[in-house]
Amino acid sequence: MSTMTIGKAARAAGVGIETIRFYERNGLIEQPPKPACGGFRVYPEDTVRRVRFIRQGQELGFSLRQIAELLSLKADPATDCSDVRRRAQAKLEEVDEKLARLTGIRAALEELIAACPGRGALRACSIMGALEGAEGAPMSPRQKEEKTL
Amino acid sequence: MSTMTIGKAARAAGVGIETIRFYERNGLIEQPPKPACGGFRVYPEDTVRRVRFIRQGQELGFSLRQIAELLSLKADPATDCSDVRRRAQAKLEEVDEKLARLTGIRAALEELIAACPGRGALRACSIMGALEGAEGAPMSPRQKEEKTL
DNA sequence: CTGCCATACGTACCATGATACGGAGTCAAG
DNA sequence: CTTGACTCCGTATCATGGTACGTATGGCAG
Repeated sequence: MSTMTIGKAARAAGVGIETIRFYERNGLIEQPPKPACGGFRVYPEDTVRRVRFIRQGQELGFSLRQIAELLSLKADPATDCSDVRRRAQAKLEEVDEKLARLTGIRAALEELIAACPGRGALRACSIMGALEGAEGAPMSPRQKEEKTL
Repeated sequence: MSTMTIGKAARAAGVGIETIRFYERNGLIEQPPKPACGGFRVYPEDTVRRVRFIRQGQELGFSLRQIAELLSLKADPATDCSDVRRRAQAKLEEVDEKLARLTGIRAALEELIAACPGRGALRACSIMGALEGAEGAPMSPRQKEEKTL
């Protein structure tokens, strides 16, 4: 078992070196101390586990910030399972909202495509027409929420 | 119906002034020439229509870059309705892909939540177990952590 | 004429999740 | 001892869609 330098840790976790460093900079993983007598930092197995935790969380749609919260919950002996469950449930609701919005978009697109003649002059195109005219709710300057997930 | 300055155009289109300028910088709308004898730029009605076009496109999930393409199609007399339709169809497929991914995430979250006892010690939490990376094996024996993030 | 608000413009900054680069130091094999 | 691979560190860049700030000037009401 050779000493685990950053490159090996990265390969073990299936990410790039820069990704490890990025997580360190952002407090998601701890940077091991630099050996007193100069040399390379040695990464514990835990780092690899932690990185995998992060990637798993991303797979479930958690942002890095939310994953950081989960990680600090994990580190806190007072954390109850219900804390984690609450977060998963909140995320589920978030996902449901996104699904609803996307479904709406899908329906609108499908409707437009169905109505479009599919050939001929642009002025007859119902898709362009929809983009031109239909004034929806004015959508105040500050209203946002999309995020590709 | 006085001269339309940027602020009025922005209000008419339902966006902020900075948003108009942002669209100008990015070539989505054209910046009107500055009056010869000093003064404020005057925005034509078309700017307002164009901004609304952009917002409608965003509502349908098009990125600004894609909307810019739609706008230049619109400006090109050789554009056929089928060009537009093809893009809408591609976007529909994109939306379907996102829906599929989100649906998968949803299912995974729901499954985790169902399996989670909902209270008790963290080490028994199946959600944390899943994040740990034990993809087939929930419930990893034990792990110890401290370190406050 | 004097405020005051609006405009013009350039630049910097926000969040998100990385990726890339350059120069110096370190380590291990040959 | 040299070479090549790897590490360290700071900084810059990417894409996305804006928001904010500072300074100078324009235009209009009082």
